Amino acid sequence: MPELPEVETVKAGLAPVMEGQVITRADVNRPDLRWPFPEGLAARLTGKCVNRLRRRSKYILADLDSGETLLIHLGMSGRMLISGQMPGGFHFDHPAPAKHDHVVLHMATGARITFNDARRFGAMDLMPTDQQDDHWLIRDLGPEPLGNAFDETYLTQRLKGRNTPIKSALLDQRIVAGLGNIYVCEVLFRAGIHPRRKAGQISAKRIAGLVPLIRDVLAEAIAAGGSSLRDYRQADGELGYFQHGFQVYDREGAACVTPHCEKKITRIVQSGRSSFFCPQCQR
DNA sequence: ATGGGGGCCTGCCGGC
DNA sequence: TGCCGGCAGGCCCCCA
Repeated sequence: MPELPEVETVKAGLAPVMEGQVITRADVNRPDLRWPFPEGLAARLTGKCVNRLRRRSKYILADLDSGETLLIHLGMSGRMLISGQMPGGFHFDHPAPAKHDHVVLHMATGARITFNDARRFGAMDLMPTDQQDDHWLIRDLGPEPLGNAFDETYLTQRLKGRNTPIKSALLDQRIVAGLGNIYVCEVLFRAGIHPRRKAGQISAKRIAGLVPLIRDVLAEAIAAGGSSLRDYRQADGELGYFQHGFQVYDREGAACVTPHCEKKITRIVQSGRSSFFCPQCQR
């Protein structure tokens, strides 16, 4: 599920339930997800107020009034399920304790946030808020694609001379942070660039053209997710979404959406991951 | 340094 | 119906 737009949507859904609220209890049901949880995770969350929720790349960051920041990563299958009493007075019955409910945060308001992650590729960690840029998962991330630091000059510079396929380059979080397989496929379709094309071999003009396309695709996806946030349940990241708008992703064998293009969407495997593209429109 | 592949886990889906 | 292989939106690590 989670690339940048999904994480942004989840963060937006969590904000009204968590921001400014105290965590009265944390149930930590196993010692680890992808990596061991930090020492004393439950105790370090208990009684702390969540000052602010933020997003960096695909990470959700919760600044606590203890001076620590909780880092949450959803991995491939992680979901944040909200239940219990909502600030607005709504109430969602607690779903039956489900398999893979690894961490439950109980808020003073009566709301509960459950981190559920079947594949356990997700992560949680704690770090001093004032040293978050040094955290090993954050440290090497490239610029936010929707931020000012990500522009034509930057991307051209970073891709110059690179022998790697453009698909791999855009998935490289050190170059730009937050894109995943789906949105890279969509971006390359809009840009008319073949996913196997070597990054350093693409003209500066076409590279520059990628920047606004990346922004557009992400912004549209966020808008689609955000607009679906009619209630808090959708903070679990399951509903809404851009998926109806995919032009190539998961459309192998389907007709290319380009008017008058007769080709079908093709799937290839690059670095063990599926790339979907139109062999006619993308060169 | 750079690029490619393996591995981590579980669940689901399609084919037989 | 059951079994099996293939596949999944991420990320780190190792090797050439």
